[in-house]
Amino acid sequence: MTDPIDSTFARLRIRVHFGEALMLGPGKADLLELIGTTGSISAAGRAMSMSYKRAWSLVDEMNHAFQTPLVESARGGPKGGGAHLTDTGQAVLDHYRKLEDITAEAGAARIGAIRDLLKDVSDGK
Amino acid sequence: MTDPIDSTFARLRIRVHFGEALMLGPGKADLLELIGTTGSISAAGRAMSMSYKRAWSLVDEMNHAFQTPLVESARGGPKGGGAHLTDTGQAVLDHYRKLEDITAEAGAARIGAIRDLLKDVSDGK
DNA sequence: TTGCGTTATGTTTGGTCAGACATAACGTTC
DNA sequence: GAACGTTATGTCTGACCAAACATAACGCAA
Repeated sequence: MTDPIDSTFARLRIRVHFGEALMLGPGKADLLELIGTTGSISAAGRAMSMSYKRAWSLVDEMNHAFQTPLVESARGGPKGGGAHLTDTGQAVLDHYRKLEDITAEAGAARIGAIRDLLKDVSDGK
Repeated sequence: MTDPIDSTFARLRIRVHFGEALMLGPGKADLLELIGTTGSISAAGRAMSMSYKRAWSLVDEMNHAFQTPLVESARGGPKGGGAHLTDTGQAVLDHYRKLEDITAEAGAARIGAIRDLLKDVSDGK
């Protein structure tokens, strides 16, 4: 809403394809992060308005693609269960976030160059 | 080209969101490139097994988003018509390809770090 | 031992987006 | 002026993927 025109306007989204094994993008990264903060797959899913089923399937996909699971989960218990990031999970998330930062910085000039060729969007509003 | 082993395995795909105005990704870039080489929207579409309708709509979207059209087209004529990249179109394509190179290089280490955590897929070969 | 909120998994329904199909206009060449 | 291959545009259909719905297991707390 109250964003300045430039900074949030051009946004680079990245997705890494590891052959057929896995593709890692913003969705899985956000999910991992939310599982870390909420301690629950379902809570993470709700936070990004994603169905539990889909959230779980993404977690399952990631867990099977890596040597070590990224998310450990437990059923039952006082709060019914829960999930948390493993060290590997945290490492993958950190790497991905850094990757976002690095690529955004490296590409800023080229993105700006393309942006300058676009129609001016800030005039009407 | 003469990339080390992992480069073909882990592939970084980028997509730039310019607010609501436009998003520019591999599909549109490839389409631009093929229009440049084939001189035809329909031929470019066929080359990437994309329907003419879709190819045209992507071109139309890009043409409207930029100050200057990226693709100029003509109907009729000896070969029925055709299309070609404008200077702006070539510039945008060049910027995008460079962006791909720059981000891939900048992110190589982090991508490699994630890749190393994946299950070993290269054992078969 | 009942209740709770979660993980875990199958089945069905539905909305959306892309492709298929149809048609027209166009302008040079023969 | 007939033919051709392309641009340009509308409509319709279908396949796919995600959400919705349903159900079970689990383990601690009270």
